[in-house]
Amino acid sequence: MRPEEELRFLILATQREGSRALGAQLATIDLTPSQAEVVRCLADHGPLSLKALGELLVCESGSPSRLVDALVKRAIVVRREDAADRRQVTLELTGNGRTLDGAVRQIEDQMYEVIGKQLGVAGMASALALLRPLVTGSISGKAIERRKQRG
Amino acid sequence: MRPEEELRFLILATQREGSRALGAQLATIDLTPSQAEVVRCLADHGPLSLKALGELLVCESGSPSRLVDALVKRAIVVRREDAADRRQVTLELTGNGRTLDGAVRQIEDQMYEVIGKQLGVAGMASALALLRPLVTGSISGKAIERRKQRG
DNA sequence: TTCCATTACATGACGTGTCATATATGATGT
DNA sequence: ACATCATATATGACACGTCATGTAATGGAA
Repeated sequence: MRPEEELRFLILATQREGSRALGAQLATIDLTPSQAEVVRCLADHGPLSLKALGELLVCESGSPSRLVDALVKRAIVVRREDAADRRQVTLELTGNGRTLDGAVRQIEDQMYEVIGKQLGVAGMASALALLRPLVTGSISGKAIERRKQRG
Repeated sequence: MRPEEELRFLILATQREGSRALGAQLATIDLTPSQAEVVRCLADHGPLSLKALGELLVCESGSPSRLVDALVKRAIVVRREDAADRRQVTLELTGNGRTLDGAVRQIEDQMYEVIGKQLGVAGMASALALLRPLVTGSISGKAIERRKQRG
């Protein structure tokens, strides 16, 4: 197996294993990893249009209509029409949503502890430096850059 | 944003971007990345039971019944009952499937060239060394190890 | 032999992801 | 004002992934 192939599958494997682990933790508050990402984005980046939210999400390349739908139905997010531009929609967390955000942060911080210890400070820095160039310029890469601004 | 969080999203982003890029190439031969992984596994690891195939796949943690279904319907894979143990099923590529495998290899090799050049030999080695420990012991990690044996 | 646990596979249910398309609204040029 | 184009969102369609459950076949103990 050539190294590039192993790397490809290692990336797939880490993503899947991480997602399953996070999903198991988030199940305790009845959220999926994608839903949790929406909650975190809305908590950190205030009221957002659907398009603006989409540009912050790594989990979805298009517009997260249906992802948000589920959260609106469960009163975690409110969706209201923008008065100035009626094409747009303004999304914001409810009180319920803000409470959930706290729980999400706690769960994620626990995972980050584990990852940080596994890689160590130097390993973490190397990993970031190696992966960053692979996604710069792409939709997901830009989402990460935007997310770094605040949050 | 703490480094662990950035790493988490970088892994998600590289996986998604890579999958989209590969998917676009594979669409020319009407295969998805997951289907291509099945084809490659069957080509390299001979006739396999569904369970054995599942243990080689990174793309799926359970048993790939439905994934294989689609390939059987399209005459890319043959599925026949095992005579000795009738619970088991034996999967093998058809002639059609072996032809497709060649096309998949060509497409993947092109992607590997690009990745290899982006990271360089040293970068590739570092990346492998950093990611491997994150998945050792997990289902996906074991699948990669098994896959390295042959193929 | 008969019961029972185990194994291999299939399937239902649900939530993504992705692409293509539809619809409504706003912006622009004439 | 009007035709036209662009933008924001919604939705249909399809293939995953994942978990839970169902079913048939096997293996082993009493």
